[in-house]
Amino acid sequence: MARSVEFDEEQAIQKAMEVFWEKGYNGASLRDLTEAMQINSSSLYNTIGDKKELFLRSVQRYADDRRKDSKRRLESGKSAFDILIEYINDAVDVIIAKKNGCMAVKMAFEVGNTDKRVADVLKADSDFAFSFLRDLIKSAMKEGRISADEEPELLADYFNSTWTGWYESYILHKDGDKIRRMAQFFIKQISK
Amino acid sequence: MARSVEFDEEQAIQKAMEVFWEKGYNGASLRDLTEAMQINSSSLYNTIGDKKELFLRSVQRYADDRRKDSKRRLESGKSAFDILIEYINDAVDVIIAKKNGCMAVKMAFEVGNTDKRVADVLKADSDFAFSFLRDLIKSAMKEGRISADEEPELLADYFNSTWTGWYESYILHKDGDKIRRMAQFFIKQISK
DNA sequence: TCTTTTCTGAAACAAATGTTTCAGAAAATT
DNA sequence: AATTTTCTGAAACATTTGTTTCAGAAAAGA
Repeated sequence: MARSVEFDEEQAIQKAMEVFWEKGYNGASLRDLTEAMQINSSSLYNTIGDKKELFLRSVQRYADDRRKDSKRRLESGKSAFDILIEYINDAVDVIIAKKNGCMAVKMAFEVGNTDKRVADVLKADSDFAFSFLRDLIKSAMKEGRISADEEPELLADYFNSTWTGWYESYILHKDGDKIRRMAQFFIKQISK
Repeated sequence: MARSVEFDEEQAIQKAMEVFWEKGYNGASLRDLTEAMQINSSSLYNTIGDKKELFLRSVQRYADDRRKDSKRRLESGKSAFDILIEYINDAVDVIIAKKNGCMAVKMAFEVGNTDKRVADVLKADSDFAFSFLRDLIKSAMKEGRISADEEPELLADYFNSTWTGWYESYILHKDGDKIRRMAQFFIKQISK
C-alpha cells in the first residue's frame, strides 16, 4: 500500500481558521493560509479541497468549538441563572481580550449574503445558541431568577443578538468599560 | 486653459459606495468599481486616488448621509420620544428591506481592526449617533416618556449597539417578524 | 482659430491570486 | 527488500488584481 498523509488535518484547519478569523475570507490569500498551516498547496488540494472548502471547514470548526463550550457549561452543575450570567460575562471578556472578536459575527457580515453553504453553517450555529439560551432562560424562570413576563424564545433571540453590537462597539471605541456597563445593564434588566 | 473633468464625482462616489456596500472592501475589484462608476481607471486615479482613498470617500459619504438623516429627524418637530420610536422602526425597516443592511456595521467588522483611517470615520459616525441618541433620550426623559433611572449616556450606547445584532439575525434567519418582535420588546423596555 | 492644458480610453504593467502539474520522496504492504 | 501507491515540494499555470502609461480627444482661453 501507500504512504499516508503527513500533516495533522485538524491542526491545519485550526490554523486556517485563525487566518480567516483575522483577515476575513477575501482578505486571506492561499499563501497566507498554507504558510500558517505549514503545508503545501498541493497537499491542501489533495485532502481538504479548494479555498471555499477550507473556509467552510474552518467555520464549521468554529461552530463545533462553540457547541462543545456550551455543553461544558450545561454540565457545570451550576444553576441556570448562574450559567447565563457567566455566559454573558465570558462573552464580554472575549470581546475585550480577543483581538478579533467573534468569528461567526464577522463572517456573517462578510459572506452571509453571498455564500449559501457558509450561511447555513452560521445559521445552524445561531440556532444552536438559541436553543441553548432558551432552555437556560426557561430554567432560570423556574428558579425565579428571571421575570417570566416575556416568552423565553423572544428573550433568547434578544440575548443572542445583543453581543453582536458590543463587538462592534469595542472594535470602534476600544472601550472595555463601556462594554461592561452595557452588560451590567443588560443583566439588571433581565434579572428579577 | 484646459479641459475640465467630465464625470460627476459625487455621483461616481455614490456608485462606488454601492459596490463596496454589496461586496465589501476586499470583495470589490477595481474593475467592479470603475464599471459601476462608468469611468476609466485613469480618471479615477487622476481625481479621487487609489482604491483605499475611494473606499474612504465612500464610507465618508455614507456617514454624511446618516448625519443629514439625523438632522432631518430633529427638525421634524415631533416629540423626542416619537423621534426615537420612529428611528427604531425605520432601522427595522432598513434591516428588512435593504438587501445589504447597514454599511457602517459591515465595514466595521471587515476592516475596523486593520484600516485606521476608515476606523476613524466609523468611530466619528458612531460618536455622532451617540450624541444624537443621548440628547433625544434626555429630552424624552424630560417629557416623562422614558424612565430616568438610567443615565442617558448608557442608554444611548445601548441603543446604538442594539441594531447591530438585529442586522446579523436578519442576515442569517431572514425573519422579519423576529426583528419586529425584538424591536417591540426593546421599545417596551425603555418606555415608561 | 489656434494654442495650451488636461482629461479620457485602451492597453499594458508587474505583482498577486487561486489552482494544477509532476518528478521524486516516503511509507505501507508483500 | 522489493513493489506499489500516495503524498509532498517546488515550480508553473492562467487569471485577476491594483496601478500606470501614453497618444489622442476635448475643452477653455488667447
